[in-house]
Amino acid sequence: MRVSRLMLVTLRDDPAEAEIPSHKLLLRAGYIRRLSSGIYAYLPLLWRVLQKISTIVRQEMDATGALETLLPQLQPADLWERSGRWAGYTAGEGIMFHLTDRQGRELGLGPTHEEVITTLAADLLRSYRQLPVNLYQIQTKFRDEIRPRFGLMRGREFIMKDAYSFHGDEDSLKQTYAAMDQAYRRIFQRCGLRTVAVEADSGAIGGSASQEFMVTAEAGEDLILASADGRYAANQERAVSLPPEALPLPSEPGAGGAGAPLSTPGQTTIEQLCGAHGFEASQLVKVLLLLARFADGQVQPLLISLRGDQQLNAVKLANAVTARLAPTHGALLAIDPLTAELVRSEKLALDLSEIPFGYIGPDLDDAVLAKTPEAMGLDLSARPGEAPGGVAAAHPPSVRLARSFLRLADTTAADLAAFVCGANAVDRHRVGASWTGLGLKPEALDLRAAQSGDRCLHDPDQCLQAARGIEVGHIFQLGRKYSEALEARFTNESGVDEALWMGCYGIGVSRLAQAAVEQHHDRDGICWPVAIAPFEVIVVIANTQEAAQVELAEGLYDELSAAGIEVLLDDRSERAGVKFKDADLIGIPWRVVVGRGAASGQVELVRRAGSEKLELPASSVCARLEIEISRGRAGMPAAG
RNA sequence: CGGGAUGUGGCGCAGCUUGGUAGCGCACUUCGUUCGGGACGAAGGGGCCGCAGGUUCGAAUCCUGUCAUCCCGACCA
Repeated sequence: MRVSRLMLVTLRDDPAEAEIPSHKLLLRAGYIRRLSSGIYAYLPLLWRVLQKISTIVRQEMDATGALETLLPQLQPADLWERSGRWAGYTAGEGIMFHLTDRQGRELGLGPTHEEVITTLAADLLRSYRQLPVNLYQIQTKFRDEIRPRFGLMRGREFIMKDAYSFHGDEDSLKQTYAAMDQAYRRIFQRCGLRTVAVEADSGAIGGSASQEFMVTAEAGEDLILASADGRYAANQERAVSLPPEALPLPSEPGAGGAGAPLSTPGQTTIEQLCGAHGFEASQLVKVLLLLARFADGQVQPLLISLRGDQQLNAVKLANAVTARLAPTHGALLAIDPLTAELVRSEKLALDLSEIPFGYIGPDLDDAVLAKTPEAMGLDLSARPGEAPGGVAAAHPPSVRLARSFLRLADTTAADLAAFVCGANAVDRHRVGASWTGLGLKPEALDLRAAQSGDRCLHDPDQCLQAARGIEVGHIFQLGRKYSEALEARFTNESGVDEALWMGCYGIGVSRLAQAAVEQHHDRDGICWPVAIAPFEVIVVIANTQEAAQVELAEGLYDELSAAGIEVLLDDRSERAGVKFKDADLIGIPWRVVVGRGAASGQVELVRRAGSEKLELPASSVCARLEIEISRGRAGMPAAG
C-alpha cells in the first residue's frame, strides 16, 4: 500500500477530547474518529489492526476446538425476562439499548449473548454425546454505558469476542475453563501485551469462578492487588487480605458491655473522634446506612458495621445483599447511601430527621424506619416507576419499603471484643461496648476493601501491592444459572434430563487494540508490536525527486511485498522530516529509509521501538526483515 | 443521574470582562525557492461564532432556555 493512497490524515496537536496517551495517539495518527460519545469509526489503519487481533483470537480459539458462529444482535425481551435480567439490564442504570418494534414487541440490542446462546443450546444439545461444546463469535456489542470514556476503552459500541461452552458436568466445565485460561495467555502474549491474570468478581454475568486478564498500564480503570511472589493477584473488587491487627481498647467491656457514655459534641467523623479522645481508628465501629432497591420494587434499608479503619467494598456488599434478597425480590438495581435527598427523589415514606447521622451505633432501632413524613406534607401518591408525564412504564413496580434494617457487619468489626461506637443520640458515643452488650449478634462477613500494604492470606509475610490495569479479557464458570432459567437440558448417560453446565469467555478486541497502544508508545507516537501492527514495514523515500531513491524504493517495496511482508511505501512528495514524523506517529515497527545512499545501493533500517539505526545494502534488507518479522509475528521480541 | 468544565473554518486556540460587522497557528489550493526529523516566501479558498429565544440601533460578546462534548462517581470487554 502506498501512503499517498491511504487517506492518511495525521494531526499535529492533541485533540481536546482525548485525555490518555492511547486515545490521543489513535486520533492523531488517523486510526479512529468519534461519531458520538462512545461511538467510533475504525479507520482503515485500525481495521487492519483489529483484523490481525481477530485472526490471532480465531487461531487460538480454533486450536482448542471451539466453533465460530455469529449470533443475532437484536434480541427479544422475553428471552431476557426468562433469564431474569431484562429489568436489571434496562431499568435503572441498566446498560441495554432497547426498542419497540412495529408490533409493539420489545427488543434489546445485544450487550452480551448468554440468553441467545443458551436458547440455541436448549434447542440443539440433547445428548451427553454432543458435549462439551464451545461456541464463539467476534462481533459488535452494544452497551449504553453510564459513562463512555477514553475512546475505545469504554465505548457504547465495541468489538468483542465472546465464547460460551456447554458441559455435562462441572469437571468438564473446569477443563474448558482451564483451556480458555491457557488460550487467553497465548493470545495476549502473541499480541505482544504484558498482562496479568487476576481473580475477579463475576458481576452481573453471574456464576462462580472468574478471572480477568489485565493489561498493566497507568491509565487502567481497575485496581489490581498482587503479592510480590506472584502467587496472588486479584481485582480490588474481589481481593481478600489479612486486615491490620486492631489495637485493643485499654478497658475491657464494662458491666453488660453496653459501653460507657462519652460526650462527643460535633465529632461526627472517625478523625475527629480519634483526635479528640486519642482513640485508634481500629478501636471504632462505624455504621453506614444504605438503601438497596430491587427489580420488584422492594426497598431495603441496610445497616452496615465496619471497623473504623476499614473501607467498604461496594461489590462485596452488593453480592451479599443479592445473595440474601434477590431470590425473593429479583435483581438488585442499586445501593445508595440513605440520604434525605435520596428519600426525596425516590418519594419514600420515610422521615430521616430523627436519625442521628454521625452518631449512629450498630444497635440503631428499627423504629426510626417507622416514621413517615406526613408532617412534612409530602405527596406520596406519586410512585417511582412511572415515566414523566404520567405514562406508566412497561412494568411499573409498586414500591414497598421494608421497615427493618438488614444488618451486616464486616468480620473486622464483628471480631472486636470491645469498641467505641455511636450512641444513637446526637453528640454522644459509647466506649467499651460489645456486641452481646448491645444485644446484637451481627451477621459477620467480608465486606472490607483490601488495600495496598495489607498482608496476604496465602503468606502473611507477603504484602499486597497495587497496580492499575485495563481489563481485556474475562473468563467465567457460569454453572447452571442460565441453563436452568432457560431450560437448556440434555439427557445424560443414565437417560436422565439435567441442566447444562456453562462457561463464558470474553475478549474486548477493540479495547485490546487501544490497550496495546497504551502499553506500547513513546513521545513520538505508537510502537505497535509486529503481530498486530497495521503494516510491518514502511519504506520511506527521503526525496521523491531523486530518481535513484524512487527506483530503489519501488524495487524494495515489490521485493518485500512478494516475500509476504506487509509493507507501506511512503511515496508522498513531502519533506523527509514529515515522513519520519508520520512513520513514528502511526507506529510501523520497521522503517527502511531510502535516501542519500540510494545511488550506491545503501539504505537505512530502523526499528520503531528502539533507537538503533543500521546501514545496509538494499539487497540484504528483505532477508533480514523476514527473520525479524517472523519473530515478531510469533509474539517474540526483536532479535536486536 | 449527580458534581465540574468547554462549545468560534478539518485540528489547536485568541476575541467575550468593557456589545460596533471575526482573528492567529496548523492543515488545504496555486506559484516560486528549498529538500534526512513536522521548511520559507507570495497569493488564495473555507466560519449558521453549538442551537433557540430575548435585550439592543447593533450580539461571538449581555440574559434565558436547550443541545452536545469532555472530566470526577455508579457500569464493564
